Amino acid sequence: MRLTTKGRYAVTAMLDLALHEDSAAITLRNIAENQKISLSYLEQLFAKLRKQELVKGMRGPGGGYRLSRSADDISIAEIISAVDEPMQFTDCNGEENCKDGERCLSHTLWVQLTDQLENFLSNIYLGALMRESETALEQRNAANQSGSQKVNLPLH
Amino acid sequence: MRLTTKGRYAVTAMLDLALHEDSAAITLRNIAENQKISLSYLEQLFAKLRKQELVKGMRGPGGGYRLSRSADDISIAEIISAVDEPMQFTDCNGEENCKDGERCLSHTLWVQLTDQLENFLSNIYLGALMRESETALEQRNAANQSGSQKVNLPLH
DNA sequence: TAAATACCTAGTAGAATACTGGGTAATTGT
DNA sequence: ACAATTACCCAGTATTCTACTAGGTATTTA
Repeated sequence: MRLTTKGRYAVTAMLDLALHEDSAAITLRNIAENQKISLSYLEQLFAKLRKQELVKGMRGPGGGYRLSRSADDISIAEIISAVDEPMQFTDCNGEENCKDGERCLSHTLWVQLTDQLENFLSNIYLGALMRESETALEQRNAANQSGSQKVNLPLH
Repeated sequence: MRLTTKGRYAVTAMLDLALHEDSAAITLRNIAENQKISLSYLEQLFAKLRKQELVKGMRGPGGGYRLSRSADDISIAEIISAVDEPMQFTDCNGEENCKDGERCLSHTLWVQLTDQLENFLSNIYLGALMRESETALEQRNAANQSGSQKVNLPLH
């Protein structure tokens, strides 16, 4: 699991589609203008989204892109992992430096952590994100004033 | 908030320090060998961690690095944002393409999402991560079999 | 004084990001 | 049938970021 601006482009574009779920298809030209990003680059991102069957395209005038599933059935994690390659991991198992197991341990901890992150993002769906939006701004201000609550690790 | 291999190096290195919180200081040379990463690159990462006062270095023989606070008081989010630059955001406020507010909205939604991610990682501490490690592997296997529970958005 | 460490700076190879500039294929309206 | 509009495709490239190389200086210990 990785998170770069590439993932942001993809998620923001998907949100754009989700916001028009009932109306007409959205052209990449529109999204490109909105996000101020090159059309051809967007096409490349959408090729990956298409390959993962997250969107479907329709050609010709009036064509464009639609979500291939309901926004309630597409998670943020799916979108991000469709366009961002997973992180490289130089595995240490069976190497000479792993004397006391420390390195293996801290690597294991990292894997745990990203599992949790992945789980977190796998349970946030485009649809839910949209529906929360109306009251979002006021809520955010309130949250910033009251401080954030502590989230426990769900490991035991 | 961004998440690249750079952040992984930093978190894994910090975990290495945390695992030795009571014993001697850890040299960068050690960490570099463990993680199979160049010493000088690690130094550059640690320059940033030092600037954020997450670690403190001690020179001379027997020197090395220590956490500057308790592992229970250092969050993963702090570490990652110390080394990874924040994502670039081309703000759309007051531009001509923002006709119907859609773009602003999907950008706003993205900001919300990353706020949540940031909040999530801000509440996972090095110390907690370490302490969970003993039973982690068995627990993970169990969790994968039983499936993951749905996490609700904490917005209302 | 010598060794070991942190700490600093400039440059660079390679990878990833993001773009340019061409195409072709399918669909629609005239 | 034809022109316009879109998706879809591909090769190349500029730019940025990652990770490294190769030097150095400052501080501390024995």
